[in-house]
Amino acid sequence: MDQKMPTTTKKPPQKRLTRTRAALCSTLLTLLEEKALEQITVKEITARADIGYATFFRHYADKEELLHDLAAQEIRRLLTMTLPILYTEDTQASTQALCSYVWEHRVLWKALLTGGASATVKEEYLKQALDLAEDAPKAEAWLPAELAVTFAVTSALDILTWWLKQKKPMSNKEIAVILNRLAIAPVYQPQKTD
Amino acid sequence: MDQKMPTTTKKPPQKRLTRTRAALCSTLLTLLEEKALEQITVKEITARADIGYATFFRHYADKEELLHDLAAQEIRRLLTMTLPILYTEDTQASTQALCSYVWEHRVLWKALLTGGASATVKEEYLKQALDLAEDAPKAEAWLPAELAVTFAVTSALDILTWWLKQKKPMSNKEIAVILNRLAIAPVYQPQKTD
DNA sequence: CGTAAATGATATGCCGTGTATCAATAGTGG
DNA sequence: CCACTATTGATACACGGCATATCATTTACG
Repeated sequence: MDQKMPTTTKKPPQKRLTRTRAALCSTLLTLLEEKALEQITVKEITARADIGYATFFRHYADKEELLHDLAAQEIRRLLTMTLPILYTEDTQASTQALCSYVWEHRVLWKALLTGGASATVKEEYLKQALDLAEDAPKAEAWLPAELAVTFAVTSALDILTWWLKQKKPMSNKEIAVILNRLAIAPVYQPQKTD
Repeated sequence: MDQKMPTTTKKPPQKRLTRTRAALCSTLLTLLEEKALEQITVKEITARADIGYATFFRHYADKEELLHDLAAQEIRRLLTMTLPILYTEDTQASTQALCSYVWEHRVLWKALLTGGASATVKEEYLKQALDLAEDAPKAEAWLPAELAVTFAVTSALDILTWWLKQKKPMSNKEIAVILNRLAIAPVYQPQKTD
């Protein structure tokens, strides 16, 4: 039962492993600012990251897995921050917080949303959002709950995408007002024009 | 100077050429219902279409070109029909017409929007829409014109996508009301809640 | 029928993927 | 500082899809 510990306790060092993975993620992020994932070769990634070609596959089965690893955690982080929108009545404040966060991490999110991974990122984002919002309290009678989430999430992402694409982006306060008015309030705030 | 007409006027028959192209388009459409474009091989397309492999490249440079040829005309058609939204004040009627048209061609548009080409189709759709809407009269002061179009188009497409994905879709009248209320009216109709 | 366009079939070179192997390096524990 | 092992680098390899070229065959039109 303890064939794994002949004499000394062997603990796998994880320093280098982590460093290589970080390098791969970082490099992919850079490349995604230029072109789509399909046009990026593993050879290209490893070359820029100064890492052996074969080493790539010791960490990830393919490009897609690397992208997923890179995006999933960032999505989860942003989504967790967006979650309060479902439970508060002051959606404007939550939306403002969302835009501030995106603006602070605009390099990352510009790459994720406007780059070659946008389709995958948006798809994964919606998927996670639908999971989290499954037991949300708010829903309007005239609007199926699932469609409400789908609309709010995809619209919000599209507005953010447009925002980050601009050469001279407006302030995060300005975009937050628009985002809340177009994508959030119509779904998650009682309408006075019924 | 007239080497092109030795004796008899040679007019290229186009029957077979058109037929082959139609077969390729149709086959691609079928395959797109199952999987993404990247996972579809030219070999697969030509095999199902009962067409020689090399023949494919006599018509299209690659898969992407075939998809573009297939999607562009359909997009133009639907977009032309959507255009009145920009000029009428009764957006509900135009939206209703849009949903009716999509419902009539739901097989085609389900493949285009929910299948493996969705990203390309949506991107192309937005591109064409931005061109057409460039000299549109309507714009709200608080909302940049380009963002208005981007939001309306992408939101509408996302709502339509959700609609077509449902196993038991609601009627086109129902979805038209929602679509107009969420994506069109907030942008192209005077807001009474200002 | 005869002619030219269009196709089918096949061979070929190229490139990216993913695996396997083995020598070299780096980090850990003693 | 010395082992010892995880991790890496480099290379070779098989596999498959892409795209082109070639030539015989078929189709369509006059």
